Amino acid sequence: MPSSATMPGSTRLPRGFFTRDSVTVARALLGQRLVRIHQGERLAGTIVEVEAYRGVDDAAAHSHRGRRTPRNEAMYLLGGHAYVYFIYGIHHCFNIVAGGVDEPVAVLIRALEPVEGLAAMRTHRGITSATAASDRRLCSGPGKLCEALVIDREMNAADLIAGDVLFIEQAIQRPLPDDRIVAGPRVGVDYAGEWAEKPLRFFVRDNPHVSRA
DNA sequence: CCCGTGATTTAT
DNA sequence: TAAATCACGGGG
Repeated sequence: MPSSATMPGSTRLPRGFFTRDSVTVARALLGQRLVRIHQGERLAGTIVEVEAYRGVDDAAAHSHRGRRTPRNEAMYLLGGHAYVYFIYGIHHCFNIVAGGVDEPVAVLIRALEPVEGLAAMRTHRGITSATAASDRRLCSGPGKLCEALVIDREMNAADLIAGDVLFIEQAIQRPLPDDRIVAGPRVGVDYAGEWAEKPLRFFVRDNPHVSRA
């Protein structure tokens, strides 16, 4: 009999999915389902927007030039772990580590299309209305989705393959075709010189749940 | 457009 | 020990 963490017919993405380069993992994550088990309930959404961070060469990455501090230590774990940090005094950001051990690359999850547990998500976000328009804003940003799914620093370094509270389920069998993915510059990294302009942000074309068009 | 917010990092 | 910085979001 299935536990609350496992739906009939669902498959969790395996380790090998994540131990690839961060751009490949980022694109392959679009269309897959992020699941958070909170107080026995499934809070889940389809991943519709991501950003790849490319490690020591990437001026926008926390691991730029091999920086390794208590905050970003989780980036150095094996692919398939969580890297969660606190930013701007208010928000959390959830990343999925890619690559191998000591290869500090990651994918920032920027937006979800909510599919399960919407009532709880609205409560967590302090949103009372349940219109299509307001549900579009439920998880349309890295800080918003962390608030909706109750992802905070307790989740930092969590193993998304072995853990029971946070994981990725396979919702589609193959990566979305290129013509359904839009690539562009990453958000909020203007300080990173030429790296700020590289097309390392990816989102599902015409999906209304992305953080911005 | 502007600005709160506080942990983390970096500079003295 | 102090200052600067910041993978954001909400309100004009």
